Amino acid sequence: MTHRAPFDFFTRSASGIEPGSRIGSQLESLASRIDLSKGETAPLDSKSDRIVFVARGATKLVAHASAQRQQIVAFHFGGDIVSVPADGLFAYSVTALRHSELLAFPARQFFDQAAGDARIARSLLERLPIALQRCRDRAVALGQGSATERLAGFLLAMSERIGRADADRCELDLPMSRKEIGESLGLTIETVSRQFGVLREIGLVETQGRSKVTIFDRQLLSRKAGHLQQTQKPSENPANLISINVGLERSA
Amino acid sequence: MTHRAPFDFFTRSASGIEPGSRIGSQLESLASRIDLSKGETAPLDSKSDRIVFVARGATKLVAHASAQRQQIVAFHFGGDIVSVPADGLFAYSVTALRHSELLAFPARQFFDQAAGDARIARSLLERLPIALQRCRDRAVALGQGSATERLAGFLLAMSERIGRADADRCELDLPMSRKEIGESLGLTIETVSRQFGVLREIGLVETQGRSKVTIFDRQLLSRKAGHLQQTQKPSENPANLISINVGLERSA
DNA sequence: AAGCTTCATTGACCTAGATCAAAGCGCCCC
DNA sequence: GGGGCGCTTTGATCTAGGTCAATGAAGCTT
Repeated sequence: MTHRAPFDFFTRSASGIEPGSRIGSQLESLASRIDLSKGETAPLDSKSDRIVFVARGATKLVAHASAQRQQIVAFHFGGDIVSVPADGLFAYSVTALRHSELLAFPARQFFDQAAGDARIARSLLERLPIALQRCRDRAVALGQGSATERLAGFLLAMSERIGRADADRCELDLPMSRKEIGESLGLTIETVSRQFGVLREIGLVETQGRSKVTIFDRQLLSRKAGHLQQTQKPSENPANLISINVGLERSA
Repeated sequence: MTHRAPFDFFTRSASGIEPGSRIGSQLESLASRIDLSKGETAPLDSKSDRIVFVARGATKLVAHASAQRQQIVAFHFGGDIVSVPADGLFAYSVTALRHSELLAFPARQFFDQAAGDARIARSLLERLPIALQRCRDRAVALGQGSATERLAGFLLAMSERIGRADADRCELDLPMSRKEIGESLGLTIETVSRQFGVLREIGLVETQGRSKVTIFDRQLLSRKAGHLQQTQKPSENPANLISINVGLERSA
């Protein structure tokens, strides 16, 4: 694919673009195109919720608590849908990590329209819970993961989204700086760097230049990230244990 | 209200139950009722995503990384909708903090149905982004908030959901233990306790017994939580947004 | 209402990661 | 392809919060 028509991405699926299926004209009239070059922030009205489609590029969703304190809440790439809330406890903004094309909608109207179109509604109902789960997984990592676990988890997540798997190794070209990695993991830039060092010394990853990362063992990295290891016997699964033993566990 | 018909809560608003407005029979046939007493975990199939309605009671959504490591991802109360993912990076489970009634659906089928019903779709499209934002706000707190900030933020959030505002003070009856508060904030039980002590000494809150908390100055608490200070209070009760006024309610 | 179990508080210490400071290096530009 | 700037790495302390340990309330149960 060389060039993409403005609204096609909405119906993009993992397997490719659905030809001929575009956003309805009702929705199209709500959209505003935004073209951002690296480092630019989308000029969104912070007084109302927005739904933003990242047509191409890479962006970060940043929560600002104050001028000094900000946290990257999520990274988004071409094809992603971002729900950008109006100012609440924190102020949110979308900034491009590299040149990006966005399509922004006022959330209210967008949902009003979407609710009436089963196809679009279904697509959103598919995507929103995924975003929610990603956010939860991040919250778990931030809540109780060590620095190493956080970085390992970050690299895994990135490898799944923008990695090029090549036999047993996976190559990554990170569009974000160490500072941005730190801001997304709740770590300082120094700690991020040190943890890269740790993973490098174990022989788990290799870095070349500022943005290139090669992952050698996803499985081990997943263990280092403190993630559930799925290969185990199903009876080991904590959730299974719980549901079976309901009513018994408190006596233990 | 003494007794509630099984499916009414879907259209429940803060002001009461909407009579005659029930889930469609298609959806109704997908539902499974779950009645949990305090401490019990919902027996959900961890192999597929679920959508769970908390009809009444209070629950915690727990992410399990391993038997020893778990984090509470969210608390839910009567009227809430919970998206419970299948096992991924972590295993998720829903446990009752007190006696609770739930209605669980297989997510896929539920969304298939919901997408075709504009009213339900609209309701979900209203709620999911709210859940997402709550999760993000939590992620920010976990990522870069101090212990005091986290507890302050927690108390604020709880006061908005289950607090009884009474003049300038707000009374809370927390259904969760210090341990659970800690697990949700990524802190130890001791630190939670110490931070309660800090807030108490400042004169910001008062505690009586294990669960009763009185908040004296929400504004100051919000500042202590590291939240953006706004001139006006933006949030209405999300439960109000559900039923009749879909598409209109937020103009207030 | 006494006693017991569980939960919460308080105190003393100890690590992981922040902070402060100084090189080192990649990358871009001319 | 050399120079310079800004990112990154590395090193030396400092500290918030975790850990370990003991005491004190709450609220069950009988």
